Amino acid sequence: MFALVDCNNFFVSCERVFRPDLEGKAVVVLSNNDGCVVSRSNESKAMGIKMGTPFFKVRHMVDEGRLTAFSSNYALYGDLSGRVMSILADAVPHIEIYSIDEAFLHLDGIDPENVQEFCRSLVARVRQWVGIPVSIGVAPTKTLAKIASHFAKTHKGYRGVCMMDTDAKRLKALELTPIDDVWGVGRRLAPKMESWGVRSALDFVQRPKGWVQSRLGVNGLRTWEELCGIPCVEEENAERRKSICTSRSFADMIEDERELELRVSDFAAMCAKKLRDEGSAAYDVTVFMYTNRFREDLSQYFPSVTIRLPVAANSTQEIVSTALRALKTIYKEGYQYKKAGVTVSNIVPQDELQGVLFGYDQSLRQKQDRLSEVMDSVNSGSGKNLLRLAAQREGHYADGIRCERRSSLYTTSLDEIMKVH
DNA sequence: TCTGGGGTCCTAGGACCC
DNA sequence: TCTGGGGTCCTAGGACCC
Repeated sequence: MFALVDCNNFFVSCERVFRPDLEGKAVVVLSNNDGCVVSRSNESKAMGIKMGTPFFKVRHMVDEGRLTAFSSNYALYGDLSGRVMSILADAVPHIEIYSIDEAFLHLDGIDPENVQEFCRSLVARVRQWVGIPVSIGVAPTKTLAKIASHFAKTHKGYRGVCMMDTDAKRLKALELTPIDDVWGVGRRLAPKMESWGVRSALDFVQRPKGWVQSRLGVNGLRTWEELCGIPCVEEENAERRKSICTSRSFADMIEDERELELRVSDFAAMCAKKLRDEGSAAYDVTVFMYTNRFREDLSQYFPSVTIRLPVAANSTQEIVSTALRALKTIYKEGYQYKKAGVTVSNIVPQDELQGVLFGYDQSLRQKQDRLSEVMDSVNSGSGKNLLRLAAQREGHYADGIRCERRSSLYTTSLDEIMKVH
């Protein structure tokens, strides 16, 4: 059996840990730039606020005092997530951390008679030790555990834990679950399902295997088998990410090439830092830009280009200079850019590069690596982003990003640094 | 005025090989 | 009239997730 532990309304719950006065009130957390709603309390859901709603459409509720809105505070959420996950990890033989607010627990070795009680105690422990409310769904497959946790979350009677441990419960749950609530059925598939007369998860599992395979391929088949109780969603090998991306929307649109160069070099520097942090290096550097797709009155342009390096790199200088070369090839005047980003991919372990360097200017390489190391060590102390390349912006990439409603960095030492500033 | 960021996997089609 | 067959690898685009 798998247990899916899911933090309820995670970002909102994080804010409430330090603002208990907001318990029972309508609260939302906004995306970067205070752009749109990405987390909602039950009260704000009940007010009809949908996931992804642009903030300007609900701002009047804030002005009227009916709603509290926070800018996102990822340092806080990441920290609290780590605390929740470490409690869970200590309790079971194996845990798969699936996202910032979700984890699958493997329950091997836990007496089946006691699973429900065990999960209830986990819910209580996380609530008491971290202050975050969680729901747990227990089922024979991950897709079913997702469904069970949804029941645990939406029906008070479960007291935080929903067990799907018999076939009768499974079928009942499938009957009550709309097909588009199923993990793996997204916004494209949902209308197709509808057109085939598949409304509930039960409708879906009642279709023959061949029918599913021919229409939906291996992905659909996997979902179908999981819903039938046959586990087939494997653990992702999370040891080394396959791509690393740093991108942001801008508070205002940018047309000037020099200004874009500053932003893109910051994104590239962030990517290089993330690579070094996990001991990786990348062969491919991609730069992309978007104009504002909501401005139908302006001409649109969504360019992207990838440069492959002869040898995988992770130094700030090489990733930044490559990204700037890439930018030069796609930048066109006369467009108002709203977003840009850098992705590094084709990632390999840093230490596999020895020997590949044959024929390369190894001393230049070594100098760059040494400089990146020094930058890391200076920048990791209190002088965040103190050392940077001349191509990078003065200040920090977060400058020029709106976050007017950010809560304090309650749990991280950066709080002190910010005060000094 | 104002619309997020970061990932993964699958598939179809083209290039290339013998 | 008539123009092979089979395989691999790579890439772009699409779909999904949180």
